[in-house]
Amino acid sequence: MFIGEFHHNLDEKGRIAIPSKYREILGDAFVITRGIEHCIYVYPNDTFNHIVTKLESLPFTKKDARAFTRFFMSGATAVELDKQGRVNIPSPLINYANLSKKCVIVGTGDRLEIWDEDAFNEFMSSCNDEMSDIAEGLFEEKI
Amino acid sequence: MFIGEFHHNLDEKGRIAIPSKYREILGDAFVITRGIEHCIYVYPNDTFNHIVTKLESLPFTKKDARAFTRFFMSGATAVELDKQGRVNIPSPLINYANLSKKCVIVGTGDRLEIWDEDAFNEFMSSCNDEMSDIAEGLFEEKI
DNA sequence: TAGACTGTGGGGAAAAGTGGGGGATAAATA
DNA sequence: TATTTATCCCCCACTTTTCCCCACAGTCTA
Repeated sequence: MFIGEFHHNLDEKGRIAIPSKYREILGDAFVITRGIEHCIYVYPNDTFNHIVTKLESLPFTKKDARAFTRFFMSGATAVELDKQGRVNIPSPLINYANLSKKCVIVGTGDRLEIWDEDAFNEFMSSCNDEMSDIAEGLFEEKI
Repeated sequence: MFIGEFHHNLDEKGRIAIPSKYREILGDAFVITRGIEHCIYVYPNDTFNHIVTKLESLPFTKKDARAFTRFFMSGATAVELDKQGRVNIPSPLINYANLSKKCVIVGTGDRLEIWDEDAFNEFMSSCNDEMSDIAEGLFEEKI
């Protein structure tokens, strides 16, 4: 399971170090793709394949299904760690997520997310106040 | 069950001693994460896993679910006690909870909470007056 | 009063993250 | 076809952080 928050730098060559704690789970090869809030998702191969299977079961006659599949699949890239534990982020994804030098890598259960630091802080502070309400709404019964 | 209030120091390396009374319940390994009122939650592994199970049942296509999962999981870290009974607090959590040297560790039933001392005092005094009203709203019948 | 336990501080080794050089491969141009 | 240009990896070296251990002081107990 992916948990935690790490602040790493994207270097001039478009590389970023994957926190060592995550490498054991991810293995050497995995998938990165566009995420929903203008961040980048990082999935282990198994998990990615599982999601793809789900997507393929959606009827391609549905407009939304086509759009989401396109969004999700077109951004995807199979990547490998170099010997320093870094990955290359393809430039379309760097642009999509607006990554500058300072990035945040967070674990959210089944995947990692890579955010530009400013964007992440903004997102977090924007939903900080609502978090209490959200929590109340999510669980009807006692946890 | 966690009860009580302890005042401990966060040292320069970001470590804080867990009160010895709590160590028996927590064991050697447990989880700390972002709490809702800008404090830090400390959960035994079992309790944390239970919450995660609940979260995982929520679809990642739901916006609130993504936000809360991100909030909760990204703040989480699996920690272990060192031989002196201390844990390392990751710097993102120190920032989030605004911890300076003086901290308060309180037991709140199923979890511990770690607060900056000033923030804790302020929170307590601010809602002391309302406590009577708050209590009334909680239960309709007799406890 | 001696011993055990708890909380606090700090030193040092090991690991993790960062930046940059250089060679191989592939694409582009003359 | 030959030369140039760009891109991608791999490796090395430096810095920073993390982790583990030891030592000390205060408190409680026997």
